[in-house]
Amino acid sequence: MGKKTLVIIDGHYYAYRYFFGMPQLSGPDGQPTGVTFGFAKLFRDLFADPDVTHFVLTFDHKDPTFRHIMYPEYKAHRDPMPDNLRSQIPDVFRLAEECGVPLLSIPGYEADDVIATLAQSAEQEGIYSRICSKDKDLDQFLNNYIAKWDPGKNEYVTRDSLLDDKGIRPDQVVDYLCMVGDSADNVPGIKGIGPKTATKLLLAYDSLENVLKNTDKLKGKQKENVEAFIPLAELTHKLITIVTVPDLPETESFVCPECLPESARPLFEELGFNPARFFPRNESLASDNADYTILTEETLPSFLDSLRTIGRFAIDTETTSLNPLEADLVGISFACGAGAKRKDAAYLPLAGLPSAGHKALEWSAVRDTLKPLLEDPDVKKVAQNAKYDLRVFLRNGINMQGLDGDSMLASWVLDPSRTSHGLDALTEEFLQEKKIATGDVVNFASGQTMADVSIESVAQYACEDAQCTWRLTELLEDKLTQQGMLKVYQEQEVPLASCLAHMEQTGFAVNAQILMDSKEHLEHYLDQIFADIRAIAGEKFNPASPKQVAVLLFEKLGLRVIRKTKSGPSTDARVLEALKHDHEMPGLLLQYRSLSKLLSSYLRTLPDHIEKNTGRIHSSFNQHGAETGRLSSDHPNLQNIPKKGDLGREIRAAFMAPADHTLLAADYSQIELRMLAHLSDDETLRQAFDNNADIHRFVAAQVHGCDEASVTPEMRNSAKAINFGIIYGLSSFGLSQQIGISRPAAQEFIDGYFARFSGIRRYIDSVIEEAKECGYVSTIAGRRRYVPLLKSGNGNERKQGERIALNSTIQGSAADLIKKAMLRCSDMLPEQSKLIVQIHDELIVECHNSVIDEASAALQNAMLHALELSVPLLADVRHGSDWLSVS
DNA sequence: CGTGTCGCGTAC
DNA sequence: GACGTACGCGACACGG
Repeated sequence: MGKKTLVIIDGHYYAYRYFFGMPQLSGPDGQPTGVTFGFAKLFRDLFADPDVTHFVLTFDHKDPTFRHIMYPEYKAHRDPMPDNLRSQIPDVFRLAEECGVPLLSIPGYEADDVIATLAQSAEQEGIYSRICSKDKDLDQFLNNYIAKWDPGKNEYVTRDSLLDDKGIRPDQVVDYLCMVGDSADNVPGIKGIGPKTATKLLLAYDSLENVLKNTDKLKGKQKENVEAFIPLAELTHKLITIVTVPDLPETESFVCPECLPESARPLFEELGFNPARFFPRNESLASDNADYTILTEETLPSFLDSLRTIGRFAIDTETTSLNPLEADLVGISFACGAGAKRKDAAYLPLAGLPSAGHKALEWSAVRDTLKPLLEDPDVKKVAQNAKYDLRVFLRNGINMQGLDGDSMLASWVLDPSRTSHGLDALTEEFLQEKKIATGDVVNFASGQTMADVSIESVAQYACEDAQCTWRLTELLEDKLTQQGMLKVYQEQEVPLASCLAHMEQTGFAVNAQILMDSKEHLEHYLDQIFADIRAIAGEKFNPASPKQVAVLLFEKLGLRVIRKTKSGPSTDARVLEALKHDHEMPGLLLQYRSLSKLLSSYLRTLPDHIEKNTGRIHSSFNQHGAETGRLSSDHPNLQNIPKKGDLGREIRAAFMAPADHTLLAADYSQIELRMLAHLSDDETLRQAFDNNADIHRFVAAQVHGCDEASVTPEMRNSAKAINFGIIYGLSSFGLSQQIGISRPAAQEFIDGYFARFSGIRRYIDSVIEEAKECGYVSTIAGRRRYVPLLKSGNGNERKQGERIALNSTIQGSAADLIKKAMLRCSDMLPEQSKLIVQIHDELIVECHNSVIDEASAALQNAMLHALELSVPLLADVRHGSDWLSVS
């Protein structure tokens, strides 16, 4: 017989944990369900855990216990349970009932007492207990049979770990807590004694009793405090000591079910929980009738032939790292098959622990066999987040061609607002199955990688990934077809993944020395400003704390409050700018802020991102990062490197072309306004671009009814603000803030604008109307963004929905345009020139000096004719040895 | 002591 | 509340 393990849940603790830890879910009737959902997942996971044989849930009983009677202050300071939590407790009880989880809530006792009694009687029967609670009182029972356990993190507190972490034995826990007190229960403890001192005293005297007997050996304040505690000792001890609860059911009555009973399904539906996540139709692939094979040297060639014949398959790489620059191949899995039925998966082991006669194949030999197939553009491949696998293959000498699908991108195109486009989430949502958790295969916490695991287990996991990828891709591509988005997916987004893989793999050469020198310089500068600030504000003032800045400016220095945030007066740059002439401090703070921004966000962090081997920064460009369809960039974000200030600009000097190479930079002029002119077909705006006008000056002249020559810089500036405002879905309030005029004046300005550009007014209205009708807006390439806010009952939220609707069509269409340009670059750029960065309306290319002219022309051509719009596009190409010089 | 939120600031 | 889209820093509050 295997060993038996009883899991005991402290329901009260988990209720609070889920209440604070879960998103505020609500069920079909609008009732809160987050806590109930948390318990449902906990039950499901514990049922599925083969180690858990027995299972019981405990709750504090609502009646007072002897502790409350003995000590009225007991837990008296606690806030009452929040209503949104209280209302869920009956649901949790029903859930336990329906799922067959025994629930114990005993009048006159706390859950702790019940838990301890259960664990101790289990021990009598030779059954192990795992207590799911954070209560420190329970530490007194830890022994070989009894441990505390966090099932989410799979972390234990055991007798040994208690001794290691706190330096006390379980039999000292009560004494320890008596001394330290328990703020959670409002039990005071000894004044002036915290965890450190308590441990020390217990180490010296072994028990509290001994400490109290030997107060003459203590001195000073501590002696007084300990002696003052003596009369309270007995009561405190009783409060903390856990008592045995009589007449509890036998442990054997807590047998853990193996899965959620079908009879519970109606309750899950009532609560609005997706039954698919709880009642999987198929057990995981862990079943005996595994439907994959592990390839060998002998079987590999014919298997690859069959892939070639089939012509399209899913591929997934298992590696030693999530960072593709460090990722060594552990294995490759393949899957394909008709429809969404799983079959025909195979795993090619390249590393890992040999098992059951399987051994890893030698990469160098495999590569030559694999390369022709992977590099054949006529053999189609699909993957989940293909960009990653493409990079892994690039690192291993294979430039994969024929990428034809990506389940992550399919999901993103279908609905960019999904919280996750990860394989696990998609599998649960669309295939109603639960995948093997990566954590069940590899213990990352202990530094393991896929290479440290048996070939068999990785094979099973990897094949499941490939199969899920294949089935999801088929299924999601069907949906794309039905919704008319297959084309943008196949012709724009999927090919872009390859383009981005190459960009990331290439990276951007960075001169670390420039960054370090600049950092040194600015750190000294910052020190001086810091000293000046401290001289005025005092010793402990931290200028990096907006809260402290507010106190200083508005309370101590008595300056005017200009604007408020949710939590207090605003201290942002615009406020400080307004206060600059009233006091010296705002100016100093502005300098401090701008310097510390440069240091903390760029100068101190960028060097850490330089890859040792390449001397280059390999940022990620994320295709699913933005709901409008823009790319996002991270690790590090290269799309927000400073450009405006002189000091910030200098950072760009560190980004350079290597020897014999040059940077080309080209940005679209007024891309979003041009896109707006095209989409709206506004006659006036289109003509402005046709005539290559200075668009801000032109708009100023139109709105003021004057000629362009008489437009003042102020007029041009306001026009610029309104041009941006239009794209962002402007309000009179926003515009008035932006250009510092009254709200009515701003409104008048806006009215004047729309009088002149009536086509734009009509266009905006039509976008919003259409969005309200079909629930989403579409970009020029046919991508969608759903705008549920348009249906909100709240007027402000609806307004926000309208702004999102408008902005997303314009911003998203501009994103489509530059994506097309990037794809053209892949085709048109000459040898020895590569795209390395995209910043929304700008592309940067690194090229060999011998092809500057050719590459510049190709880049410009790629951009100007990415899409044929009804207005001309404009993009100028600059070249130079570093990013600063082309900015 | 880690985690999530906020204020802030950089880019387009 | 406050005109769109991102990423990421330091401070802080909060609940282990």
